[in-house]
Amino acid sequence: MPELPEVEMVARGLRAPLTGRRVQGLWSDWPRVMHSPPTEEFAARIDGQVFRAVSRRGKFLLCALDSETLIVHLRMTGRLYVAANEKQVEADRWVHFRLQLDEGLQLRFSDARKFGRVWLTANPATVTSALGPEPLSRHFTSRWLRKRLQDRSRAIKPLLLDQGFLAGVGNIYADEALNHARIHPLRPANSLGEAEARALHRALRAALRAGIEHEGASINWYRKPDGSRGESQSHFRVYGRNGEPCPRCATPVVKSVVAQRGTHFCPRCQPAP
DNA sequence: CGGACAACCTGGCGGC
DNA sequence: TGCCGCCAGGTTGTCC
Repeated sequence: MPELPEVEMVARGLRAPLTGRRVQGLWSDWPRVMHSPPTEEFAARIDGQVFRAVSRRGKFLLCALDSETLIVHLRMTGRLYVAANEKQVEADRWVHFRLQLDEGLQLRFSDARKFGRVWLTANPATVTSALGPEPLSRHFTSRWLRKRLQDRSRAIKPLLLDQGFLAGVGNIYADEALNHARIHPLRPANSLGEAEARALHRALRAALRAGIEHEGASINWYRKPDGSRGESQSHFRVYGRNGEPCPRCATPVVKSVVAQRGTHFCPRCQPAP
């Protein structure tokens, strides 16, 4: 669950249960999950600190402690959540990093593929400084995008996936935004006209905002007491809809490979360059 | 600069 | 049921 909207929902969900909790110990059975510092130092430095705030930058989760920040990147399969001691321990065999908290709680990092990483640093900027702007902030303007596209010959989709260009966009939302803006994923960035750049700017923000809203919706469903899943169909326009009709023109959505990533688009609305 | 590809890891799924 | 190959929402390093 790891693009900007999903990470944002994790940050929001952790804020209440985590804020004010004190760390009382660290456990891990996969030392590589700690990018830095190494296990022993990590454990010594984090012990006794209290969580003060939870935020997000790109796809990074930032958990501010008294004097340092715990940073988490979920990568492909990471999940970060607070749970009561012991409970669900057997149910989640993919927890490779855990912080013991006060009040009988634990912060667990579960990650089947072991791609995710955690950092502990007094200066979070050392981890996040290379990131581009936040797509939902006011710094990300249509004008900024247009200007930055001008000096890039790269295909637009891999450019959108470049976290140094723009923070937080991943494979799903890149496809969604490009379809909405009617731009083929292989179009050179500097070939986009002014109107297209404006459409892309709007589409990116709309897709990410919609993603956040639907995450909220799915969380509400998840809490339904009867356990029913509601209609769990995706809200995506093209992602995962290979062969299904484009929402705008009904032409079947095509799935191809662009920049080594599965890529969905409408061959009619998004004509090849 | 940019594209291609291998690595890092494991689980789920479709096909036979 | 069992095995096999392929796919996966991410990132980084190397090579051309």
